[in-house]
Amino acid sequence: MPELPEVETIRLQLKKFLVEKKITGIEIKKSKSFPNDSKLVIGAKVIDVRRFGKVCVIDLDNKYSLLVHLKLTGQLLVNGIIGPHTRVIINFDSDNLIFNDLRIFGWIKVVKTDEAENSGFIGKLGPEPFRDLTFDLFKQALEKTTRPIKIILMDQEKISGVGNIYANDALWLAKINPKTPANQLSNQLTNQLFDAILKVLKDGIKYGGASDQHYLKPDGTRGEYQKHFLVYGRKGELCERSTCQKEGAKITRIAVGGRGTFYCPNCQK
DNA sequence: CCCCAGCCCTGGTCGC
DNA sequence: TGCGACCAGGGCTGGG
Repeated sequence: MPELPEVETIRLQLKKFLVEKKITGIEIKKSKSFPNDSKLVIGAKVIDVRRFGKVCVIDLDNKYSLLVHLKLTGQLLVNGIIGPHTRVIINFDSDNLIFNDLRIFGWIKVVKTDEAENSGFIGKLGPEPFRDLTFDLFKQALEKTTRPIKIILMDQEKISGVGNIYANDALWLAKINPKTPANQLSNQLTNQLFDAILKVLKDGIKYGGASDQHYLKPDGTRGEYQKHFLVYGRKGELCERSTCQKEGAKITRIAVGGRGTFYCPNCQK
């Protein structure tokens, strides 16, 4: 599922492939995937590609932008192959951009560029890691609530861009139990968690995202972060910490807030 | 305001 | 072999 590292990887490739390219036509196969009037952007040229949390913003030279949210199963492929899950095809002079989305949760919306940052939930997003998330802001987000820390990490209004994969891995790295009430974390653990979030997101970007299930980069290649998962998706495997290995401690899967949660009960107390 | 349950979707998996 | 039930989950909505 595309989270900050995946969407950032997509952004960098789209910027390379699409800037200066002109939209010549849009074919909408599912209106739910592209609910606005495509005429608003036909003939416009791409000038920039930005990212807010998990949303990709493609800015055009006619004061409009395309917002893309891939949700769980969305893919943006440059010159990809049209398949059974292709929902939208954006044609450029000599290339096309294919939006595949098996579960039809994702969308592409047309907004005015100067309203993009405030449109819909982008305006409600919390501080962005690597941009404006500071330790003090992070601490403030945690101290107001007794909800489980994992829920808070994934709450886009608290911190933007962190989803299930990176929340699980960050909590393991910081040795924190996912169910710990957010306001009960000590200053030291809060510090460890802050560093851990930045570390796993950075690794995610370094490996081009996690191609665990559907995610592909726009050039059609797979990311590599799934080969470096710390706990995510590793139910039943031995925890990587040497002390846990000696004791045979295994990664467990539980539900927190209804979401699949992976952790080591031995080192994440 | 805060929080939670239910909803949207479809392919894969499991039990009978 | 086939069929139905169930599950995955980001963000939205409605209710307490």
